[in-house]
Amino acid sequence: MTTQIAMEEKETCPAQALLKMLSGKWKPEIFRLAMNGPLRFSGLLREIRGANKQSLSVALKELEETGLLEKTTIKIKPLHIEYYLTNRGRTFIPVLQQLEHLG
Amino acid sequence: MTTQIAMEEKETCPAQALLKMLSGKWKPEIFRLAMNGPLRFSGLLREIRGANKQSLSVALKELEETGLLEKTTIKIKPLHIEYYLTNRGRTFIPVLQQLEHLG
DNA sequence: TTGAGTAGTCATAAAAATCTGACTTATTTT
DNA sequence: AAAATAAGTCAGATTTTTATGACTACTCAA
Repeated sequence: MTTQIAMEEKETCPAQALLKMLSGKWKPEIFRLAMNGPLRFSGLLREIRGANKQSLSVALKELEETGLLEKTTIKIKPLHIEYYLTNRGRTFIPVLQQLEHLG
Repeated sequence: MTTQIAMEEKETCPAQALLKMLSGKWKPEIFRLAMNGPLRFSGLLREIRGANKQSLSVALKELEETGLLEKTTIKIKPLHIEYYLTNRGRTFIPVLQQLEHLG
């Protein structure tokens, strides 16, 4: 029996991993909306024209995994699930603002 | 005869297009190296471990098209082609620095 | 109990990004 | 003349990302 160890490509560019956290077709838009307040799945689906469930779901999951978003269940009926920026996530706001500035 | 017009998805997130200019497997690394001085193709191929010609070529072309890099022919023998950051490109440096800071 | 809303997952398909290896063109060195 | 270096291009293959439509599970209102 042999054990395969996936050789991770080690990052040489420090900004790369951070950029990746925000890159993708829907992540910047999701992030921007999250800056204005908590998000719900159905709301995103309505507000982001052209996005589909699967891709939003994947994007939200990745934003959670990288610690930029968290979700919580709101226990009013009907139950809602809200995604909101973490403190870590908020540290990225200036980067986005600076980018917009360069636009 | 009909004319097909590709319906461009209009950006709703202002930072998205800017982020895209820097995203991809090799662009952040290329950009970072360009910050330290002009680049040559063969040099990149040597310095960026794991990168292949084709991908670097595509990345360089996109960085040119978005106006972050320019290239010039150095007329010493043997002839060299150098890629360097444009003024526009330099305006992205603070963004990268800020990202590194968040690392 | 039927239908609507919310929040997804799943298998599969299509599109986009990246990789591989062979080839090109021009100059330079041996 | 042959081999080496520089800067790529090209066709085709593989991988990753994104999209589609059907389906699940739970709650609520009529």
